[in-house]
Amino acid sequence: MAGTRQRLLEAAGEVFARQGFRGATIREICKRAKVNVAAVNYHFRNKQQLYADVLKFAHRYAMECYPPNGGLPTDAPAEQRLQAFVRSFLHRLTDKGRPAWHGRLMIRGITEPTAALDVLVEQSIRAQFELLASIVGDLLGPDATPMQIRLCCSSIIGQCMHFQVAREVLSRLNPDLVYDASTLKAIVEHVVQFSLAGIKCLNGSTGRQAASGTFTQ
Amino acid sequence: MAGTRQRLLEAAGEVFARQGFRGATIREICKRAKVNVAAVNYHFRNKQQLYADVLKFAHRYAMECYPPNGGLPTDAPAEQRLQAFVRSFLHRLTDKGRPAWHGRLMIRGITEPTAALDVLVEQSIRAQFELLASIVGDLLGPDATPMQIRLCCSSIIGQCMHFQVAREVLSRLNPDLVYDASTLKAIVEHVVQFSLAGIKCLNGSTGRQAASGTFTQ
Amino acid sequence: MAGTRQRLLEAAGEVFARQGFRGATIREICKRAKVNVAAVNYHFRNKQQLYADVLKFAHRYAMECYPPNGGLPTDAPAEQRLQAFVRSFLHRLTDKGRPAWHGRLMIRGITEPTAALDVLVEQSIRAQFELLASIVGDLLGPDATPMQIRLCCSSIIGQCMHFQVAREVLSRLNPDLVYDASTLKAIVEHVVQFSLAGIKCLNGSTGRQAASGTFTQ
Amino acid sequence: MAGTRQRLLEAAGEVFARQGFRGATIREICKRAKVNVAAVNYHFRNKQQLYADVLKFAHRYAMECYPPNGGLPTDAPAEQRLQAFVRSFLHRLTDKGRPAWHGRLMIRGITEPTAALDVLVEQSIRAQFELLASIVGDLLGPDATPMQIRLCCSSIIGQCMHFQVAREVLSRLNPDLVYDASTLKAIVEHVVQFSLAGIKCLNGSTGRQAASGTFTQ
DNA sequence: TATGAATGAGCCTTCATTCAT
DNA sequence: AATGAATGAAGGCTCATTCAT
Repeated sequence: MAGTRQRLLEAAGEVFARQGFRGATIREICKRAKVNVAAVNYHFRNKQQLYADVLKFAHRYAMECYPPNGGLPTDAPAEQRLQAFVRSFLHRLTDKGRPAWHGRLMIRGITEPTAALDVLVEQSIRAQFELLASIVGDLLGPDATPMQIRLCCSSIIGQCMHFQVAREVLSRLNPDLVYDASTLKAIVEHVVQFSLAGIKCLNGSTGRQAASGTFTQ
Repeated sequence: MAGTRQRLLEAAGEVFARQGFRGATIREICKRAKVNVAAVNYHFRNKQQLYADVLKFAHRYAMECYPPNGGLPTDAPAEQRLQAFVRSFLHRLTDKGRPAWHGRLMIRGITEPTAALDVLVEQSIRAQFELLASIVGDLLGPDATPMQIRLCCSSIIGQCMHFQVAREVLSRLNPDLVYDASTLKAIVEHVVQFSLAGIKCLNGSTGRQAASGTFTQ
Repeated sequence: MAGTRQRLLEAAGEVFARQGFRGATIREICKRAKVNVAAVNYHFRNKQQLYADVLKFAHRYAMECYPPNGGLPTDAPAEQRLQAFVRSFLHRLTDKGRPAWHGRLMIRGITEPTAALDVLVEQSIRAQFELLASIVGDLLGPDATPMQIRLCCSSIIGQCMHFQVAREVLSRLNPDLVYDASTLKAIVEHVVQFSLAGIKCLNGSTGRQAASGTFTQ
Repeated sequence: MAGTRQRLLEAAGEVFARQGFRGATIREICKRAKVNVAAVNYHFRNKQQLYADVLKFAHRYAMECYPPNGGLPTDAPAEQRLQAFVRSFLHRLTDKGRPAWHGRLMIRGITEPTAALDVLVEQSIRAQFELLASIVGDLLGPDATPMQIRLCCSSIIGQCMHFQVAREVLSRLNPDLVYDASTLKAIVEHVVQFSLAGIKCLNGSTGRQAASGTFTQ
């Protein structure tokens, strides 16, 4: 049987993902992990630290399963790197594998910010963001402004996260929605194509120029 | 002084937005509203109902301030209607006006689904979604598949919501970020232009054909 | 429509009988009486006083419906007066007429003593007890000790009250039990006959003598 | 010092007996038991379960102190078995020993039925009732109807319980009343003699015949 | 006479945490 | 390394009562 600490991490991940930080109770986590209530205090000091460790653990695990670069070499064409990034990101968020709760947990971690978020941003999110920024930068060309790049990154990440963030709403609007392999593939294709078009339309126009388009009145 | 019920709604909105449903305490809400704890029971029956009413109240108020059609006639060009939609949506989410907490509250309502979400979806979100779907449908032309339309809607809404969903992350990545008027204007322009390009690149290609593009291997 | 005060008394009687003093809530009583919560305070000062008044009201009403002497003249034979007493007592406790709750209410008043009990004892119970004591005295003859009389009275009243006190237990032991007219008649007959025999066996023996019978060891 | 659980049971018994289920507060119980309020939740889950356990505990204890058969062999004369039964029953109800509150608690349990009553009936009361029924059956002889037996049992139990049920009334009617050893002995003698006479007068007459005696008009 | 609104006290329960073993 | 027992703080909710009209 896996070690106490490990079992706690996995049980906690599941419960935190479902109930959120405040909604989760140490007792339920410990019952699931089949350990004593006092074990959390022993191994993690307190609930907050357990949460932070679970977040880190889950993220690290998910990054191993679906590396952000998708296994592509750094010098692969930007379009392919973008697709790899989107595919990894979406799979990480929706995968039903071992850390099935990873997606929901990340959304929790981001929308209900705690002290743990600071660590997560510095240790992992920033690096991912910069990876995406470099892909977008390559696609936009050397004239792109930092603002343009940031906005495009937001657009891409926002599209991806939406499928997990608004999962409950989407499934109410369209009860047939399930994130099986083929649906996910279609989503990836859509996001990539949609985003590539969005990015490319900025080419040739520069910076603020580009942002003040036809429809600004 | 405003009525007790009204003061409770506003205080509750603020606290729920900041702390979430579970994290908010009736005691704090009542202290802010300068009323007795029992007033919640009297006016709203219980915490859940208060939450539901706050959600409905905030949403209704925000919809009045920023109507989804932006005041445009139904037969205005689809591009303009899209811009109006995005502008309204983003302003609703980020506005610092009277219900300054509206944006965060909506994100809470969506990511931490309660029974109140069902009501909200049926009473308001579905209608908005269909408005956007009709705009996108007009832009895509008569050959667009329902799936294509849904995906484009998700892309647009996901981009917008991201600025509120990931606010804490974005402000850590870019500490200068504030949602003032000019920034917001730039964001609106970006999302509209990005999305229009994304939508238009689907024209001519039909359905699954379109989704299985170059980068699927 | 009956006056507010009257409606309150009847509603309160029903609720107090079912829930007891503490279990009953002013709100439920007022809802049943279709009056405002504040009406209780206006008409009865507070909950305790309402309870006392209900007890008095119900008792008075039941005594009118089933007078303790059963309409018999004071000089009727003691056996007949006993039967009349028992019949009235049992009907008062089990009747399903207008104050259907009278029986349960009385049991409540007696087993959960409040300040109201003192009044009830002095205003009504004592008189009834003395009526029974005079009947028993007549049956026992002039040599009977006060102790003997008191014990016989207890035996008779205890038998009667048991059918209401232990109603829930009796109906669990014998699910067919209902207090319809014929059952009630049989019960009355039984109690009267049983008690007459019990009383008469004390005749001839006197006082403590009688109480120290064969089976004391 | 006795275990926390035990101290809670005893404190709870006392408070429940005096105040009833609703009237009792966990705070008072815990103060008496000198434990933290949360201890009830830890050891008994909640107030209801504590009540049920107290009922069971008190009953079990009282049954050990005063076994229903009074230590008599099954083939002892029915008269002696009746006396043993009555003596045990009355002592159980009025004893001032360790669970001095047992009597009042039982009355509470019976007159304010909760879910705990069902368990109590099945686990204990039914068996006692049947023991008494067999004694009465022996006294009545083979021609006795079930109805006759049930009525006689009710008469006996009703007489006994009355001394506890109506304790407050009796002590108001006769302020000298105390349940000391000699009084109790006299009461036992009275109930036994009274009941034996009541039962025996039914001998020879059968069933409904017997119940429709002289005084039915 | 009657009411809707408001109040303060208190209750049951839950929870994260710590203690003694 | 691990556990069962115990704790104090707080939270949601209910209730009898009062106030202003």
